[in-house]
Amino acid sequence: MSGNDGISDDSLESLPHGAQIAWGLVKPSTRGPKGELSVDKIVEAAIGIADREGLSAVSMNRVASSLGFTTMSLYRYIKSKDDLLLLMMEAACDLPIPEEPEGAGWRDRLKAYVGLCIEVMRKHGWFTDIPIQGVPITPNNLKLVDWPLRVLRDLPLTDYEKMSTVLLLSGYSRFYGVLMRDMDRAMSAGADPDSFSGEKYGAALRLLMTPERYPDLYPLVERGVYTEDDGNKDEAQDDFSFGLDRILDGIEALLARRSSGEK
Amino acid sequence: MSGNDGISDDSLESLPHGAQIAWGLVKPSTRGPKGELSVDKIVEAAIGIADREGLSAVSMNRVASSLGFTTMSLYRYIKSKDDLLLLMMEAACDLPIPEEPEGAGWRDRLKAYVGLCIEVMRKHGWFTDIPIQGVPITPNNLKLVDWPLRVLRDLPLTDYEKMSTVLLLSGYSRFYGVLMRDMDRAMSAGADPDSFSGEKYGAALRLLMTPERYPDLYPLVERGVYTEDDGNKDEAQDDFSFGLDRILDGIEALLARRSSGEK
DNA sequence: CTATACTGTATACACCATATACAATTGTTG
DNA sequence: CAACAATTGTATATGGTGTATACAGTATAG
Repeated sequence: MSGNDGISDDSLESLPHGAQIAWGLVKPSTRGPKGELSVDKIVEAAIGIADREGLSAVSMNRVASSLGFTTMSLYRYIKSKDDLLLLMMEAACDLPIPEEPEGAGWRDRLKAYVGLCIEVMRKHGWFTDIPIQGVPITPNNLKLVDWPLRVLRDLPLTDYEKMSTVLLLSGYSRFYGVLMRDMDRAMSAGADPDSFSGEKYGAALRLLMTPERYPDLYPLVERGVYTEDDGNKDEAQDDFSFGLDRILDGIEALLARRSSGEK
Repeated sequence: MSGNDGISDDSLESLPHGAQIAWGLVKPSTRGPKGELSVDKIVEAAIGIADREGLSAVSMNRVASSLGFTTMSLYRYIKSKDDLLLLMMEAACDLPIPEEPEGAGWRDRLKAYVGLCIEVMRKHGWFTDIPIQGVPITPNNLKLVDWPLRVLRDLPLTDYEKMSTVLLLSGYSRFYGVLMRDMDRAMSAGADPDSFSGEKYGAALRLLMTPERYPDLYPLVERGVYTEDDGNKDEAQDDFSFGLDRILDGIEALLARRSSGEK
């Protein structure tokens, strides 16, 4: 564990060790051999493996040996695998938050926010495989909360409403990231040797679903809307815009009501 | 494996074994000893453990021995743990879908839908811990897609838009379920012996966050909005309504635009 | 120089999902 | 009825996981 934690306040100790590292609270010590490894190298290696082979390929053993070290060496830098996962997310959130084009309206700026979140998940398919443990508590992650709040700053919303809005948007991003991940996986599974079609279960569902039991879903499945036979990613892109536009419309409607004095 | 799968079509074989069970495609065989165990008992036991001790406590060994059998006996009924998880979700989705009060408007009916989804997750804290593998393919789960589609039936939306809307709403439910789960866990962690306060990281964050780096988040944290010091669940309930109301407002705005001929 | 604190390693443990082989049990078929 | 075949529950074994612990080597502080 590189160095005595240079922590003054007790409450800082309560943070997960990974978060302490991310905040730079763990200062390196002078004594002893200087480590050949480092938290950064470990996290980088882990992300590389996850990018290439998925999160399930990330084991302490795998990460360590990819760096030419033994499994247990990692524990000199990181307290647990959970901490490693936390740091992987934090690293993936190290984004260049764009300077605000002050001319742009809040709608486009929020769209840019969601777009960037989704891009993170597209780049790192493993991102949504890491279960959320709670509210963001690491620096880069918190920047991704601060940013949309900045967009909302001058809108007539209460603190809680602003927070809820950010939550709604980031939740939507994550949700959409999960969708994209699933589609990607279904597609690469479809590219597997003996798989004949892009759609996996569409045919089976068409056999099983009856119009009596599923009166309203049945027609959509019949028309291939549900299973996306075409493997048409553009449609998915439309889905993305559709949902986000609804959310933004909803916010806009509230603002309109507010400024017209109603409610 | 209870019985020769009585499956006619090949495409049905491609379904995960858990889904085949859920659809009743696996018929019991006559030969051999009749099993003392059953898929239902196994799933019920697994759910019981997950309800009481969380999903991580659900291991094949744990489930089996809670029923008085050996680990491997489960594999006579279920092909893999993934199948068990699938069946757990499917069982949790076995809900009484309310008869439609035809008088109610689509807004309230969609609200009821989201409310029921959320209730499932409140009842089963483990629900959101099971990673989504793709689109729903089991009977009860599909009923939870059919239902909201029924609400949307007569609204002027395309197939894809309806599907997107349902996706948006169920995504929101799930997202909110995750939030609730996190809050519950933070709260029960706060109830732990040496933990002094209900909020876990609020104090630490107040120390770490500077107004320079987080100009717009900082004030909210300062006012306790971010970490919900009060442990006030009512506020969260408001968050819930707030986000959902925005989504519904957004749909309503689209419908209004549609029926006014615009766009 | 000595004590101390750190590094990387080797070993060990408990747990996990699951493949396989086997004895016991039952229904079907000759 | 007897022989067969299918199915059940079990015991055992394999290769994986995260991580606790003890240890030898090394660099710095006093």
